[in-house]
Amino acid sequence: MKTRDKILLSSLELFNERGERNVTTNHIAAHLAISPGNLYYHFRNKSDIIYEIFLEYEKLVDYYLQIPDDRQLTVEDMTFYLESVFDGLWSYRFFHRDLEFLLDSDERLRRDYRDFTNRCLAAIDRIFEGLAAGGVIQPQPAELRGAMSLNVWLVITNWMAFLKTAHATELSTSLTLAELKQGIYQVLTLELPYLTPQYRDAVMAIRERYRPELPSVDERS
Amino acid sequence: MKTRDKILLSSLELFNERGERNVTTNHIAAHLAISPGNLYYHFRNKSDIIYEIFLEYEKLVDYYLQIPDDRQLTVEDMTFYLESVFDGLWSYRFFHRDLEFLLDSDERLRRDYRDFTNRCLAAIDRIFEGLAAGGVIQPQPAELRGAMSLNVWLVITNWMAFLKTAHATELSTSLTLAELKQGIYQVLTLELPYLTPQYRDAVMAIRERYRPELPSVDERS
DNA sequence: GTATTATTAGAGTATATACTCTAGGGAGTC
DNA sequence: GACTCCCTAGAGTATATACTCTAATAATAC
Repeated sequence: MKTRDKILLSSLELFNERGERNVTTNHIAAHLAISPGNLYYHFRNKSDIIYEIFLEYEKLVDYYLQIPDDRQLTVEDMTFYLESVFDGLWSYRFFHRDLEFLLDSDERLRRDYRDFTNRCLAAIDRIFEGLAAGGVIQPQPAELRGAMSLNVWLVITNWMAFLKTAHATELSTSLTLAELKQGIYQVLTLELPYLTPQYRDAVMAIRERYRPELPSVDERS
Repeated sequence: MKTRDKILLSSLELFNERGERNVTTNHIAAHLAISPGNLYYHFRNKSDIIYEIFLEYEKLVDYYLQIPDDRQLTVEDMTFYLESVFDGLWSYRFFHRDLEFLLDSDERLRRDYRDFTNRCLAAIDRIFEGLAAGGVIQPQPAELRGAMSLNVWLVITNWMAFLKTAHATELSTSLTLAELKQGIYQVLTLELPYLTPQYRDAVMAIRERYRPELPSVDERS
């Protein structure tokens, strides 16, 4: 593998593990057993590395969120979208952690991320439309659908932070993909009241598969 | 005002403005026109400053989220809770930004914040119960109520990040409290399907007051 | 007044971090 | 062999950052 690609891969790995803030360019070089000079031969600075990783992330999610316009959407489509998005979130999980700082220090990234968010929101909206056309959820006015899509986005992008900050036990048990995917339970909770009678049970059953093993609210405090 | 309190106040102000990551102890001292030595006479380290600010935040939100157990809850109560929580979020808005790093570097804070989250979740849950008792929303099984409460929490705590990252225009227009409170629109969107017929219009009217002036999803991309 | 304690200034330090610079190795081409 | 181009090593640097240390001053108690 080319050194350049190894740098991107190692960076992503270290960022995900320790958080971008805790990973320096020297760490990355050391982890690869290459010199800092070598790293800086391939990338002008740390921001460039992060930006390239973002481009990969963006590409992946855009790919996942492709929406067929020649047919309605099914419950299976919905499950696939959810699984895919959470897979993407997992693979690039460092990204949403220090998001605000990253965007503050790189204008390209700020612009691109804003557009990315809006594309995601539009995709979620179209998915709801497709599911309504497919008879899975009841059709809703565009206004409400837009607000619902935004709530879905907010829940998805905040679920990881919630797990890491609230669910964290005394042990520094590291997060697993399975735990992350319990966020699907929360997203499906949003949809529950809008399901059509004929698909309600099916979706409830899927939702049940992702039920978190968190203590209930009563036991929590 | 005591120097100690001035340090806390200035720190909060600078953290909110620039983000904790961009504010050093030297900045804080310079901003107050005191020496670093003076600052470190009052606080052992930066983490201690942040921890004390968190304690204030915690106290404020706990105060806001007190729930009367001798009566049902009204729509006015609900509005008050939402306004208050967003006020608190605004006053300590730096906190949720670098949350994960802050918790990583301070175990006290990690524990306390986890408990704080769980208290908030329990409070939201009880508010839903109270609103159901007051006939504002339809009663729901505890399981669903818990999941809904969690979604409310996720939407509230992520709304600010969304505004800063997605809504941000080219201009570095700084966020306003009014914009932040548009998050109430999103929270009320979550409640919509559960409202009782007799309160539906009232809550919809309140929701309308917070409608964001964002472009709709269609215009966005 | 004097002793004690609380507060402050400000220079200074150890460490980290992002990044630079120069020299050179290796592979291919002529 | 010599030239070129891509890549790499590794020492080094400027700056920032959290924090320390000492001495001095203000406040308070007796």
